[in-house]
Amino acid sequence: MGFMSNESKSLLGLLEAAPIKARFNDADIKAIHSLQISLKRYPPHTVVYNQGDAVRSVYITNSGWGCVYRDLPSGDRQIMDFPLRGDTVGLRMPAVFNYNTYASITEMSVFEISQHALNAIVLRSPYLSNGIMALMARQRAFLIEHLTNLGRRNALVRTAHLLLEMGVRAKHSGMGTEKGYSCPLTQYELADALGLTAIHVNRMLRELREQNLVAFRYGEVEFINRPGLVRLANFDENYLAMGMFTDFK
Amino acid sequence: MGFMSNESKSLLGLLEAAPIKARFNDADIKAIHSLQISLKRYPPHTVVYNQGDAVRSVYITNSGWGCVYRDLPSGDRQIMDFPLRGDTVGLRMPAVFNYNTYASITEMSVFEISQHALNAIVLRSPYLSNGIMALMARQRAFLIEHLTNLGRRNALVRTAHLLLEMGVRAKHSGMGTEKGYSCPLTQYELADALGLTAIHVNRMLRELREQNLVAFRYGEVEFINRPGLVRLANFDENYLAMGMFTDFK
DNA sequence: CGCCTTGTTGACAGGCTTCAATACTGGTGG
DNA sequence: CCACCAGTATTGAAGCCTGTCAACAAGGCG
Repeated sequence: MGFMSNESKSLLGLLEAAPIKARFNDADIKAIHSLQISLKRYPPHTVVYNQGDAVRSVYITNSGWGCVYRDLPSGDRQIMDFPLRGDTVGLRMPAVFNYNTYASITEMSVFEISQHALNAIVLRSPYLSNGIMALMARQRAFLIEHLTNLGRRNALVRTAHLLLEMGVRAKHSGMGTEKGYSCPLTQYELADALGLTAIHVNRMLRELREQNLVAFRYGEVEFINRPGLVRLANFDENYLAMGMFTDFK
Repeated sequence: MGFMSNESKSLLGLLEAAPIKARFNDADIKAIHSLQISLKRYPPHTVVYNQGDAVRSVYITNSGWGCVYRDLPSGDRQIMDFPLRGDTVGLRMPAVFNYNTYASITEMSVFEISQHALNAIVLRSPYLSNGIMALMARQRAFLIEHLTNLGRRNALVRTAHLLLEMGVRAKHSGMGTEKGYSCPLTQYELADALGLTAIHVNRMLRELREQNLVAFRYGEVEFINRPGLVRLANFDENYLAMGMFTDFK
């Protein structure tokens, strides 16, 4: 309850609040207000942009859960990430089609920044453009961690690691605590992110529950023995740190 | 032979040559010349920056093969990518330690662009800064493809896909043809990139050879039946396309 | 209430790893 | 020039981890 209400009405509000917590001067604020930015809302399980579209915008998630994935001809898909509040999606790549899809999982609202507006940011506010680059670098850190997860950790550890990661990110976004968080993901969605089958994810969740480490049931992740889980997954949450806007000065 | 000689003496030269092929006006060229950039050379198997270092530079590979990887406490490692000529490495993330290592595999030369110089680029040449962002977006496309590879393709297809990808990238960089390319990677390095053991990589290479698809021996990748290999791996090389500098205008 | 999605469990098969042993290759020094 | 050595490549056998197939339960929404 109330988690979805964690939402800002303007991009400025989003950037100034958790998890980004930027501090702007008047010039920055003026620059932001001059930008052509729209707040868009999506119902659950709706596509924002599709594999093959020529995307010319960057999105900053405002509220809700989404996912970025790649569909394969075989019918399988690989989920790259579950962006939450403050996460950027959709780096542009001119004259090249996008090779991933961005869709909502829950109700979701995002700020869409057009290519044109992004160029304007670069010109008008180096501080702002640095900040956006930092946000993008953070998304890259997620990708690297997910790659490591798939390549070099077994199913149990991999599952534990993702539950921990999303827990920290949810907490950063004001949607959870050390004890746990609401997680709308199905076991199929977890499987598509973890490179496993939903059946095996189910087994791993049971195992984690039976070892009294973490329980994921009824849309709630409950950390029972978080230190033990961190140890099992060799989880180091520093990679999730937000490269603060203010650190650029 | 001669492959390593595919090398530029200045960043301008690198950006104007294959695979980037940027076209600059006088102002851009002036901007580049004003930047504090150094060309660095590394012997084989030398670390450029290490996991845990506070990296404040961006690197653009000039010649040779390198690799970006993450070491795990278990002793395993996951290789994220093998950057070649024209590939960028090391997105900055202020006040956050780096969670990957960048090392050479062969002799390697790279242009190091300091944080300070990068900020200067953003201010002085929107065209240049757009171009660098495009290069970074391209690296992200590689990560996404590698994630898909690990998550949703079996060992044989995965191996085939990587051989094809590096082939196209080598060709873009002027180091190979449709027929094949020189590849200095050991089976251990391939394994660390593919999330497999070197032993299994060996078996998969044999399988690909016995199916008369591709032969990787003695440091040379030889495409025997490239269309067949492309079909097996469901390889679509468009994700490797260079978002041309010139497409930004 | 009934349907459809999601979750759960068991048995079995198969892919990949592990362990172990041997051959090859390129560089080094006698 | 050849012997040696360390790193790399190759192969076999056995076992575990994860996928596949199948069936049923539970939960949510009309």
